[in-house]
Amino acid sequence: MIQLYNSLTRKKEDFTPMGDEVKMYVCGVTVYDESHLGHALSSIVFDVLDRYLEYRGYKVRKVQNFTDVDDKIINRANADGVSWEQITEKYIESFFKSADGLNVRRATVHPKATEDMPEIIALIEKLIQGGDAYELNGSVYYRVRNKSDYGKLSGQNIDQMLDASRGELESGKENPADFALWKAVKPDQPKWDSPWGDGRPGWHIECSAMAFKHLGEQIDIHGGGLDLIFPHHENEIAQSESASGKTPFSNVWMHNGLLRIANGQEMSKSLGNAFNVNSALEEFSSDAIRLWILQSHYRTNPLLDKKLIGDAERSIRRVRQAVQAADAVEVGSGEPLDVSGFKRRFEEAMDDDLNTPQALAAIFDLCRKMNRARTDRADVSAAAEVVRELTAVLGFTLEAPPQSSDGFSDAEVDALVERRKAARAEKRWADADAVRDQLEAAGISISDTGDETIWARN
RNA sequence: GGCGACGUGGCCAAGUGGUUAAGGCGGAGGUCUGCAAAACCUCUAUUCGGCGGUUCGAAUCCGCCCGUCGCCUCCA
Repeated sequence: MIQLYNSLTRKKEDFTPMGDEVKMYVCGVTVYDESHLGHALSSIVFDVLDRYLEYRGYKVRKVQNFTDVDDKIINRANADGVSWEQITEKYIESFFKSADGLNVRRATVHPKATEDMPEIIALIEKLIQGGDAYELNGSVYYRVRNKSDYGKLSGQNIDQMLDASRGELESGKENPADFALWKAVKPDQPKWDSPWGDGRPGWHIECSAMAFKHLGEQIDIHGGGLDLIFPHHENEIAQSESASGKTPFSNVWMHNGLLRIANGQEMSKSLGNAFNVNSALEEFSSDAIRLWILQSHYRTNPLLDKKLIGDAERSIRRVRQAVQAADAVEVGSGEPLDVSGFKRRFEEAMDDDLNTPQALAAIFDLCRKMNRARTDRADVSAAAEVVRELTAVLGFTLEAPPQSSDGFSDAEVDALVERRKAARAEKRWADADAVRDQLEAAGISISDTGDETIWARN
């Protein structure tokens, strides 16, 4: 039985989907800049959830949205002197490039707020008709006082929030905590036609509308970063439950922790290149980035430190090489390695609210056992298959990082390895070592195992 | 002020009432090797921020203190 921690109840709960298909909604990004490693963290966590649910036999319908109308987009467009559509198009493309680079599978649907405008407007109308929202000067606000359990997700109550509010409160609203569902048009801003005049949606409503449209009025899992609990998810719950009359909007609320920045590694003003996913992927493999993230539990706050990603690079290489070595060796004559215990450990760990650090420990232990058994000429082919299967659930490719530009082709490496073999046979050690140094410099390592020589890109 | 998270070996990080405190990285020694690399073996926290308390028994529960951090109207 899979157990997941539910932010709403603050407990781990048995996971039982409502229907045949798990309905999962994950808050996507507002597309005004490159994806950073914090986005990567969230994407990877919910990618692993998606993959594990599938591994456990569930069908998953996953929706991850793009918020493509927002103040920050408009500001960015103005700053860059281009249209807001150019900004959103550019960064949606960049988002997919990052996601693909991280081996994050596509969601079933990636809706955009601007493409679901009729649903957004219809949802707002429904809220007005039900008395849960009201129009004011061409804008529409949600009536927070109507929802007696408002604040149940974040543990806040309205009065406390207002006392401490640091922002400027818009005047004219019935209650300062009422939030905008629709914003009346301002000059030079994107606008859509609506019953309340030209304008654009508020921040939260698009997620409710897209969840309703693509999944239904009640869903199984809603995910996102911890920073979205308030106000975004709190308001999503309020407007969704008011509109549908059904509670809860989502059975489980899952929130990933946020990155911590290592001391002394302040990532400059824009948090710099190390923070940018596409730049990080030039320096590290996707497997290393995933391992760095998955070695911490998803609800903690992983430390962003390039040294740690580098450590993960060496670490995942061990797994990759264990599998490669198992493939390279002829099937041993010995007993097949028993792997059932490792698979069970992996599943028990993952069932426990996605305890990926424990799941990884099982994989590392299996790799060690496999290397040992291989030396003893046992049959490790099934074990290697299990490693492949389990690492795939965590989204690892086990592929070597792309070769550097000054690298050799496979055929060239093979030729050099042959030349070295010949030199070794004649005990011309200096010649043999020169070849090895040459390959080593190009990031290719050589291993002599028995009478075989195996090479691999690091 | 309110809501909340966290402090485990050199670094990262599981574990949350009871065998010898997972795993990774790093380090030391060894096996293998022409020498290496990789792999494997051994070692690397009598101890879990501090002080009290509950208990037969606590890293795990309670209290206080110290320290770090997030959110509190538009950040994953």
